[in-house]
Amino acid sequence: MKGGRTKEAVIETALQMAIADGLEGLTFGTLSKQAGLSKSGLFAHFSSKTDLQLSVLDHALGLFRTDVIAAGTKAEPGLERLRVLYSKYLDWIAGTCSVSADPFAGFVQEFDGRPGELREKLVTSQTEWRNQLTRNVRKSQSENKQLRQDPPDQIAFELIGAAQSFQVALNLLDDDTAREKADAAFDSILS
Amino acid sequence: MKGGRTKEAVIETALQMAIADGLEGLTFGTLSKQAGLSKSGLFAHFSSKTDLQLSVLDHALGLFRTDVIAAGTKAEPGLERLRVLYSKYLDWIAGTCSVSADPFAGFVQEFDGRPGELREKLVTSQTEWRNQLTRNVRKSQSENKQLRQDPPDQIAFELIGAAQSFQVALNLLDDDTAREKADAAFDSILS
DNA sequence: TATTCGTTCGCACGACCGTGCTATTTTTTG
DNA sequence: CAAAAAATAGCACGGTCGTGCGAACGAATA
Repeated sequence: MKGGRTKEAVIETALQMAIADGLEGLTFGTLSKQAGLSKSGLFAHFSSKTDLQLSVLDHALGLFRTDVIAAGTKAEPGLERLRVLYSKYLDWIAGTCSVSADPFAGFVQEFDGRPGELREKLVTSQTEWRNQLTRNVRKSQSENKQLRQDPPDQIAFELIGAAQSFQVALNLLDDDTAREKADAAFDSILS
Repeated sequence: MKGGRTKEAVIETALQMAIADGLEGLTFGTLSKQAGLSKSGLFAHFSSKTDLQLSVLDHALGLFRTDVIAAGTKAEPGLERLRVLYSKYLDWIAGTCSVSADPFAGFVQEFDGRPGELREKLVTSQTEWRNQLTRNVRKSQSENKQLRQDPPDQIAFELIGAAQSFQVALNLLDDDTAREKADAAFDSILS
């Protein structure tokens, strides 16, 4: 097969596995079976397990950017964009975008105490995401004085928390009102 | 050695390891070295890896009950108890109680898509914890009509979210204002 | 067509995995 | 003190882990 197409497909499969078993749970053995090529064949594309994990994380970050961030960028900065970002974020977590479930919460739990390139990538991307939300909170506040005027990063902190609570309510607790709660939390946090 | 004292010590060590590497990351080999006894010696106490994981989870749940829930029970039901519960919960997450960090967020991420006894224990305990918060929110609301009068489970949903956001801000992002944000979130969510 | 070059495979390696089985040691009990 | 029971250790098993190496393949190039 040619070009990077095989590699792309393998990474996609690996991401699926990492969502279920974590990045550490990834295995060349099971991945090779799942992807339909030999274990050693994988090493032509990934020089080590860490390299594979990094590739999977990068791929997931790319999907997040197109599914969530790019979708938000099409809306006007400020409250409108914030609404889209949050709503798409919930869709992403619920697994109705390019991915069957949000991988990041699990990755963070796995690597938040494990120094290395992977952790740093997580720090960078999470920080960027928080900043993205914070900026649009700030703009919303300045355009609409009815909104809660607490520090924007405080509000972003609470929004991200609501989304995480949504994820647990949905995946662990099978709470079928989770989405309503997450939506209600948005309004409550902002006003 | 006698009684369950060795076992207790092993579980304590295993919990420490599970906080770092997850429940799946637990290993009889490394645990035996860490605990100072042989690999086969461990099998006198734990009949399988699953059994070990269950024991670790039970132990952690016990610590949570004494560190957080029991501390709250000493305060008056209602807003006062809610304050203590939330504050102790943050302490627990920050690792200033009986444990060096909160293990549950990681456990939930590991097992929320993995049916079995472990997952069910997680569901039960998380549900119980949510109910505990919800009850005290309700009582607070009925005693103080100044408080936000949205459904109590909605407010509990947001409180737990704030705590999870606190955990990430603290462990991944090294945000040294995380505690202030989590404290501020409490007031903001309730009023 | 001959050559090169990137893919993929088969195979092997040492290490560690979870788990049994059988001593041997320690503790409790009679 | 003897007998029974519990705790721990030694050893071996089949399997999988991550990783290297050299051979065969494919397609593009000369």
